[in-house]
Amino acid sequence: MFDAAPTPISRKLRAAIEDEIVAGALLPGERLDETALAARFAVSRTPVREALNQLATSGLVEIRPRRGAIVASLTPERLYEMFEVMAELEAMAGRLAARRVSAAEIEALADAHAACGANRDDSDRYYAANETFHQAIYAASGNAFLAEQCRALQRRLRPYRRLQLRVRGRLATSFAEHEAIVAAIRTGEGEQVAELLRAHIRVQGERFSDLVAGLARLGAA
Amino acid sequence: MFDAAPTPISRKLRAAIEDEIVAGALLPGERLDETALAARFAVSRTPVREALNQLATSGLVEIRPRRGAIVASLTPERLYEMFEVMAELEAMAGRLAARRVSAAEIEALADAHAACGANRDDSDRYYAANETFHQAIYAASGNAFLAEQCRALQRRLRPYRRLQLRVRGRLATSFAEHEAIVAAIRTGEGEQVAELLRAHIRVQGERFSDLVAGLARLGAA
DNA sequence: GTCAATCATCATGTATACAAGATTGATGTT
DNA sequence: AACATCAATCTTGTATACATGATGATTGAC
Repeated sequence: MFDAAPTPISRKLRAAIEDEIVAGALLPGERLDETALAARFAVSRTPVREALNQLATSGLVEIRPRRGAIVASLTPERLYEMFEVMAELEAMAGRLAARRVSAAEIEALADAHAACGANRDDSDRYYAANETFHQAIYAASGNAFLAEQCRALQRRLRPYRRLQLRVRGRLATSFAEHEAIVAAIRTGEGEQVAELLRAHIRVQGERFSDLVAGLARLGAA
Repeated sequence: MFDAAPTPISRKLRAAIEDEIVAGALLPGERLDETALAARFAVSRTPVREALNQLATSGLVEIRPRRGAIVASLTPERLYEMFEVMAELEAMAGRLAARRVSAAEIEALADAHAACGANRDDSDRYYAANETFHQAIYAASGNAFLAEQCRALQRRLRPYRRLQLRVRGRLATSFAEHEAIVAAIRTGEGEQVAELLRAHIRVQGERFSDLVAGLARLGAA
C-alpha cells in the first residue's frame, strides 16, 4: 500500500552488484562483463548497463569508454584522502549530535553501543554493530543530507575496512573510544565529541592506507 | 594524443543536461521527457536514459519508477542542510590549505582573488570568479577527494545561489571576506581560515533557504 | 626466433522493437 | 452537475538487433 515497489530490474541489479563489491565478492580491478552479468541475472544487457552506470557515478565502478567496466580500485593516497574527509564529516555529525540529540536518539545510540559490547569477541558481528553505532550518530546530527553523505562514504570504504577487521586489540580500543564518545554526546560537549570522532576515524585511515599500500604491490592492475 | 575522447554520446548528454539544470534553463520540478530529449538532441532514447540515470545518482534529477524523471527540487530544509555540510567541507579545505598550500597555489589563489576584485561591479562575472577562487582553495587543500566533493556540492548548489546573486552589498562583503581568508591562509592560521570560511558559506545558506522557503509557496509541486 | 602488422572475433555503444504500467479523457451513473 | 469507472494513448522499462571500436591471434617479414 505504501510503496508498490515496482522496483525496476536495474535498481535491484545495482543493489546486488553494489553488495557484491562492498562485501568483497567482486575485487577491485575485476572486470564487469555486461553480457556475463546479464546472463548471470537472467536479464538483458540494458538494465545491467543502467546499473553499472549508476555505480560508476557513485564511484564504485570505473567505466572506461569502449573498454568496459571494472570494480574501482583506490590508490593508497586516495584512500587516505577519503578517510580524512570521513573523519571530518563524522566529527561534524558528532558535534551537531551533541547539540541536537533527542532523548530517543541517545537511547538508540546507547543501545547500539551496548550491541558493540555484546559482540566484542566476534569481529564480524562487532563490525556490523559498529556501523549501526555510527549511523546512530549520523541520525542524531539532525542533518539528513550529512547522514546520507556519511553513510555513502562508510559504504564505499567498507571493503577496505574489512581487510583489517582482526587487527589485534583494535576491538577493545574501538569500544573504549565509543564509550568516551557517547559520554561526551550525553554531556553536550560538541567540540570534544568532534575531536574524539576525528581521531577515532583517522587512526583507521592511516592503518588502512598502510595496509593497502602493501597490498597494492601484489594486485597492481 | 592524451584522451582520444571517444566520449560516448551519453556522456555528452549528461554534461549538456546537467549544464541546463545548473544554469537554470531547466527548473526544479520540470519534467524530463526521454522521447523529447532524444528528439531534441537527435539521438535515441538509450543514451538519454543513461544520462538521466547518472544525473539521478548524483542527485540532480529524481527518477520515479514508471513515472518519469524530473529535475530534483530541494526543500528549504534540505538546502539548509547542504549548505551546512558545504560550509564544513570548505572549512576543512581551508584549514588544510593553510598547512599545505604551495607557492604556486597561493599565487593562483591571489590571482583568483584579484579576478573577483576586477569584477566587483558585474555580479555574473563576479560569480564565475568566485567559483574559481573557491576551487583554488579546494586544490590547495592537497586532498583531491575533498576537492571533488566540494566541487560537486558547489555545482549542485549553483542554481540556488544564482537566485540571489544580486543581493545588495553582498559582493563587497564577499570580497572583503575573501581578503581575510587569503591573508589567513598566507600566515598559515588554519583554524582562523576554517572559521572564516564556515561563516562565509553559512551566511549564504541561511539566506538561500529563507529565499527558497519563500519561493516554495509559489511553485509548490 | 622474434617482432610487427593485419584480420577475425568479441565487447561495448546506440538504435529500434516490444511489453506493461500510468495518465488522461470520455462516458455513464448517482 | 459531480464523481467514479473504464478505455485509449502515451511513456517508461526491457529486450533484441545492429554498428563500431578494441582485443588478441595468426601470419608474414626480418
